[in-house]
Amino acid sequence: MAESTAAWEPVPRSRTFELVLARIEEQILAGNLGVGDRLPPERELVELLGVSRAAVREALRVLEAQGVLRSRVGTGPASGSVIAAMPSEGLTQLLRLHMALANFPLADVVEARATLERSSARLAAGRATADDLARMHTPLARMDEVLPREEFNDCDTDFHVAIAEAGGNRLMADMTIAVRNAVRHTLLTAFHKLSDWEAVAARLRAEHHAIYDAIAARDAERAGDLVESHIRGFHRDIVSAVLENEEAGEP
Amino acid sequence: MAESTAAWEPVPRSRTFELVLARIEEQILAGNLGVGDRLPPERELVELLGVSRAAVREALRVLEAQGVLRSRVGTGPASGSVIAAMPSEGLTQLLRLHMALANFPLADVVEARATLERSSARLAAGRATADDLARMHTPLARMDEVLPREEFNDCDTDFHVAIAEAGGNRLMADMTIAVRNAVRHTLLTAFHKLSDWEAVAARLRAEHHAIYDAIAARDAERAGDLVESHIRGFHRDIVSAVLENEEAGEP
DNA sequence: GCCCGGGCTTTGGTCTGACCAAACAATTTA
DNA sequence: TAAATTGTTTGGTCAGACCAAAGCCCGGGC
Repeated sequence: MAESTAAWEPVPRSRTFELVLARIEEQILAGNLGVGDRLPPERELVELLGVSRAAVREALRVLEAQGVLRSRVGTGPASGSVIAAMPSEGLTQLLRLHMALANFPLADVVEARATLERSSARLAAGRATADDLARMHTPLARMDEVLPREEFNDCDTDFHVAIAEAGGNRLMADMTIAVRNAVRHTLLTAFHKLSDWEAVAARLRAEHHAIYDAIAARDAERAGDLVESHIRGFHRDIVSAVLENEEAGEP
Repeated sequence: MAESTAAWEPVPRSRTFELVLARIEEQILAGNLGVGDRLPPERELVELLGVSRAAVREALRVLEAQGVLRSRVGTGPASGSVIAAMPSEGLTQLLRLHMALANFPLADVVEARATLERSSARLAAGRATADDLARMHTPLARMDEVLPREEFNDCDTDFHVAIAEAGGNRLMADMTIAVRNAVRHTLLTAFHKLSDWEAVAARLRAEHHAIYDAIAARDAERAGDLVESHIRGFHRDIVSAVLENEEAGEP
């Protein structure tokens, strides 16, 4: 197995906050800490682990960024560091930056959206409750009105999110939400640059309604196909056309 | 639009480190900071932003956790805080914890894997280079030997990762890697509990070879179907059977 | 002139100890 | 009883110090 001698990164000796992080993760992985549970106060962790408060706080910041933790001052039941479950926030933030760093070309994101949302739509068609359908219908109805483009964009997002959540798969829903949020700004920019906005809006409305109908009719195949072509077609015909002359958006 | 009065979380007044984070993100989103660029030294950021070093460091920790930053001590060209691009590390870590928190039931993860990897396989079949195929074949060949289960599991991961990367879509590849890594421990546990390990290994080998052949033959449909049924079947027949009597794994 | 070694500088990593402010609880007061 | 006050807990912030790793630079020796 004599691999090339390169790529022998020196073992980065663990920093203190990483050790703290490891201890807390242990507790989570072992099941000793679940959603809703509270961590000991920072000052107490300092004693327990024998490190400085700064180290503890850096570890907590990381967990918070991952959507695993939520910190509040004060004394009440909602105070302190509480284990939470907000994966989509963390995911969204992470994807946003990496997309800005051009690690993820728009084409890749479109592909990912198409894949994830196609699957979500199929799941949704199979198991959406009346309640789920209502949640999908609300933004749909609002988009039928004349709206500012920003609001239209938000409703568009809400509609797709509702589908993902109706699928009943939190992981896929969260990834869908994160990816959709990550392109939110890009889409909004595209919306604002369109010359005949109303025509585009009309097309989107029609496609959304068709998707909704397919899901309501429990036609998984059709729902999946419609969503996929909706996403691909939209980006191909509209976004790329609008953005083709630019590199970076406005600063 | 008179929504219910609840859910009016008080705006959490931004904490200092969040402001620092925002400033750095601005630079990234505006394109002033790209991969490879260096941030000013911590002490300099302290002056520039007028905050304490602790606040700066907490912000940097967050970026580091997201795989956007890499910090090293010293003076050389690789020292300081450098913008990096390691999305899969951050994603993996994030998913790992949230899976442990049971936010993501195993069934959801399986569904996500099936969806993502099916799509990756189709992409790979369409564009895999000879080099990509070689990277897929290496772990495949190693799995044909008699290996410790842990190593077998690693090769299994490598094989699936190679497919994802051959697809040429970094976002989907990173999500695939993260999800696969997140279940690494679960799978390993299952492997160790199997009674007739060799039979299972044989089955996995055969399925892997079939997938490889389909991709090499550029048969996207077949590759996608095989991967999907490989993942679903494996979990249905093996993992769930092994884990059915348990709640939490060993601590 | 070239190489090598020791010291200097830069930079992140860590700790200490202090004070602030929010949120709530307990107590006193009208 | 109800309102106002005080106190306690807890995270948020800061200042300042010291450590250790990694290069860089300069001088001495070959």
